[in-house]
Amino acid sequence: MSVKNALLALLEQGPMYGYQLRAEFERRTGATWPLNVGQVYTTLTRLERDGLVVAAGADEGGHVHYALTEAGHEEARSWFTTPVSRSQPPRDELAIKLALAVTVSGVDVAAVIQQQRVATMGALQDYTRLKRTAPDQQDVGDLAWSLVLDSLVFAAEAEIRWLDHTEARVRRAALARPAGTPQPAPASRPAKQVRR
Amino acid sequence: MSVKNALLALLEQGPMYGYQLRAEFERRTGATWPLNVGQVYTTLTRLERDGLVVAAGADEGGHVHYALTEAGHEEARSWFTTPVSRSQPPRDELAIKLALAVTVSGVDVAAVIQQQRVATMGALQDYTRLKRTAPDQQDVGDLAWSLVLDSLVFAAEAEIRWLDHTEARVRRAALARPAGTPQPAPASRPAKQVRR
DNA sequence: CGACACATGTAACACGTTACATGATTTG
DNA sequence: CAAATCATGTAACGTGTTACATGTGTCG
Repeated sequence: MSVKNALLALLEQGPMYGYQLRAEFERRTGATWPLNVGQVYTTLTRLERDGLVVAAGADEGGHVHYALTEAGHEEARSWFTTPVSRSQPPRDELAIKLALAVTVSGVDVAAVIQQQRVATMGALQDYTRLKRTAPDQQDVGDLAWSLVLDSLVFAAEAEIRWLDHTEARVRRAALARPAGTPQPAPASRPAKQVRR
Repeated sequence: MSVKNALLALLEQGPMYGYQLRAEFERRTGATWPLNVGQVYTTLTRLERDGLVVAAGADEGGHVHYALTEAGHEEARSWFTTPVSRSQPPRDELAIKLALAVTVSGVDVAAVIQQQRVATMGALQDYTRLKRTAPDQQDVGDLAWSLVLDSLVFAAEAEIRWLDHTEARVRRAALARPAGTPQPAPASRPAKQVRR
């Protein structure tokens, strides 16, 4: 979905061809989310099938340019004017992992947290190093890339805060319910239906 | 991928059947990430194909229980002991949207930011309301669900901070490069290859 | 010339979602 | 009894990844 919308957004600037679309996407978002060229072509095919873009035959250089249709413009515009829904967020692997770690016996939750903290802080350092590298916004592409970097930094910081917070909560819960306290049964079944 | 690993993790608790796996997953993560039952069955089939689980025929109640194989245990263990890689984070739709919004002319960046802020703050309110609802951890399932909620809260707060930060940066950039300043060309092409 | 970047595709596969079919069991 | 829930599946589709095939242009 992200890729589809991103291509439409880029085409708002004017017709472009596949390879160029990837280059422009990566110029604006950096190496953060590499975009496979193959996917650009398949996505363009699907967008054409859905009537959101049209292929204008070969240009000067033999490149197959794609342009937005009226429906495509509409779609791009509506993507920008509709907020990303936070009521059905994408599955967060780390949150799932820790939620299961605290409920499955025999998992060293503290170790899981600690190791993730190390990994995330490492990533954070990489980000700040990258920030120093690309000095300042000569063009809009650099501004975009820099904003993406910031978003990664904010997310990583929040993740670390959550890890700290979780560690404290788990420690507290462990005190209140020490090891050996009867758990709800290793393979609890839905309460309603009693069988036989 | 998340689902696959989650099922393996749950099966560490002991053999379970499909419907039960979904129930246990949702008990621990809440309504945040609803898990389609169908996917549980298809995923179990794939896990069996890959030798990570085995189906133990019908039990007392006629339910098809699945159990971890040795390889399955190994896989689950390694999931918990390997940090989530932050070097290739999942694509963040909001970050992509804003990165493109600032580079595509004719998009009201301030409006995009403002509308997202409203949506995210709304979600944040829902989360805090939910927190009040489920009082405190009688069992481990509630603890897990509560941790997941916290993670959503931390992420939403970080998102809002990032939006504020981005708004400020964009405003600053707009001052430095007022409207009308020549942009790098509507459809810039990769620099290297000059044609004809 | 040979390596590499540019450029366009295709095939196979993994994962996820939606929707449907089917039947047993429980509960008002 | 009727409706809801429990329970197991399957089919079709959308999206994304990897890998390969194929050819052109550029540069050392």
